[in-house]
Amino acid sequence: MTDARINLHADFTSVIHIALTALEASGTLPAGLPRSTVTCEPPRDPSHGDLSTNAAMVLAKPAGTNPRALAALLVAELEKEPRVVSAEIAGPGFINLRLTDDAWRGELALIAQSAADYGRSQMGGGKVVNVEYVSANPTGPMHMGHCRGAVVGDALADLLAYAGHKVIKEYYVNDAGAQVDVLARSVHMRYREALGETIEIPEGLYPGDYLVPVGQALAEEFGVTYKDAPEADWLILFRTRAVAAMMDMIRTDLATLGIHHDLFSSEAELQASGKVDAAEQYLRSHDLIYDGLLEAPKGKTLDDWEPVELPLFRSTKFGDDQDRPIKKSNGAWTYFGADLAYHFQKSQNADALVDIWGADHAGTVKRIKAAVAALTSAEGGTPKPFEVKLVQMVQLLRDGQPVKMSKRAGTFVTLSDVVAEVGKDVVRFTMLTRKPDAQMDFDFAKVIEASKDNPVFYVQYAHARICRNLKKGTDEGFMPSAENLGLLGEEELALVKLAAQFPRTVEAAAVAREPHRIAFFLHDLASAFHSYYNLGNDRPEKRFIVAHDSALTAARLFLAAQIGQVVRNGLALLGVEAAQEL
RNA sequence: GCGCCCGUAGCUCAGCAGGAUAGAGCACCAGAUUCCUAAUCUGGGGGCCAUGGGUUCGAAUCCCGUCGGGCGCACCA
Repeated sequence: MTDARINLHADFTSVIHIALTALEASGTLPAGLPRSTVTCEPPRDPSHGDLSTNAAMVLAKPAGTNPRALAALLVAELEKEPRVVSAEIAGPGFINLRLTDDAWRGELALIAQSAADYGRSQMGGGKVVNVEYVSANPTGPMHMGHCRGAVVGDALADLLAYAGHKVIKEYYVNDAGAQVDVLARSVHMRYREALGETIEIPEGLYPGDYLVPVGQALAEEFGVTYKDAPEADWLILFRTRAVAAMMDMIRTDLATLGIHHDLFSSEAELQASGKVDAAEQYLRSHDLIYDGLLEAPKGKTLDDWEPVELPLFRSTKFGDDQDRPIKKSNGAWTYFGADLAYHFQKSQNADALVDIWGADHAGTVKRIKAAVAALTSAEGGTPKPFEVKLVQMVQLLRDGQPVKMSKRAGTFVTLSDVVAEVGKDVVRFTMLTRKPDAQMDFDFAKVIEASKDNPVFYVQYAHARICRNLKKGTDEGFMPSAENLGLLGEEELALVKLAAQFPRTVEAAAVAREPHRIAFFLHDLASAFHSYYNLGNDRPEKRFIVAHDSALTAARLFLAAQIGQVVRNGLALLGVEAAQEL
């Protein structure tokens, strides 16, 4: 097993910890120095060395000495590590480590041995994380407003799984609110239309053509039965059929992006099962729900506002601005009331919860966090870990002009149109090459025109180049081999050093819940590869295939294969194809 | 009025839970192909990291104020 070494950087962090412990044990340093602030990471400037630690600087004060004196002590310890060639003190007290070339060659062999698992981490310890994302209302096809959260959520879920969690990908189907009644009425119009009536979709209903086939199917199945029937006769039936049709459409749309959820949870079923009542009773028994007067909304003046008594959840106890109603005055559950129970249900089947929401729902974060905290710690203990990750708005532009989207007006840009136009890989990579908590522009004209310049092709091209070279090598009788990795020099090992940061990048990205870091890492790795590759233009001895030197060629092809492996692993994490050729 | 997010090159964005002279792509200028589809590479110009304070050995990064942009502030979903 090589798992103890699977992350070189973590491994050397422990080497530093051991050195500190040795100095404490010998009485050279006072015992009990903190370790948490000690880092071990590659320096920005590679000329400083392979790894750098701030240990001397952050521990000088607690150790009662100065950074450079402490660094000198640590250097003496660190030089005992066989993989360390040199340990030097630099600047205000950095310790820069250089590792032996063999250590890096070993890392290269480790990539080959681990293959698709290189970078996989045990960090998550098998803890179950529920990631809920998309959860778009089932009232129409996916549009570009949903796209970013969908991609980010999916990539995050995969990232967490790769980092050692058990992940549940979940979609919450909001099939219980007023919007699905509107949907049902809209479908009823289409149903009448399918029966030959000339219709005009009234203001307030969904006018989209996508409901036409739903109406036709109902017309075929039920004929004129519900044509002139009162709404009460058909509403539930039509709603059920319409939601099912919308969810089929949404699943199809998501599939074009390579997104597949493990679990679709229905709000209507949740309510019907009595779980919402149970959650209410539970919170009431802990005095976290009471009947009280709802405050008027702040910052707005509503003409028809009247105070009304409703069952309120004490979210102010957990930092919210006001207590929130769980039921409406007509007795129906509010969205929040059902959502509260829904999160309770999720928390019972997972060790941690992550929700991916659009920034337009930011205002409800506090209350739902309050609800989870209340439900999972009402009887003591620590609340279940729960994060809401907000994905900022995507400003859609066409030739620099904002595109306004409205589902009710039927003016929206569908996800499937965009995917059909620029491709899944471009859409995914574009959404993942920026951090989620900043707004972004998505200009169709630019993305479509510039799709050739999209960074995703840059990364894929590196992979394709590697594949073609390996194939060419094979055709000419050269096989990649780890036999003579000693022939790889500084320029080749520089590539290995960069690739070796992949496991560390995976862990950091998982902890920060930032899949975009993988995308940037891949771009850097591809860039280093392309640079190296072009060395061969002027210096034929730097090519992967050096016809007269089969041992060197075998080692170089081995290097190429492993760089390709890391690129493949990274792209797989992002759900982007690693094409063999472009 | 209140809450959350953002402000880094002309443009689009990174900056790894504070670290060593601030990075990439696009655009602009000048160059480079007998392993490989140049979908690539090399070099150049271009920044008071919005702004004012604070914290400390050290701040683009953390804290507070100000300015600017976005989102939200229903028994909606």
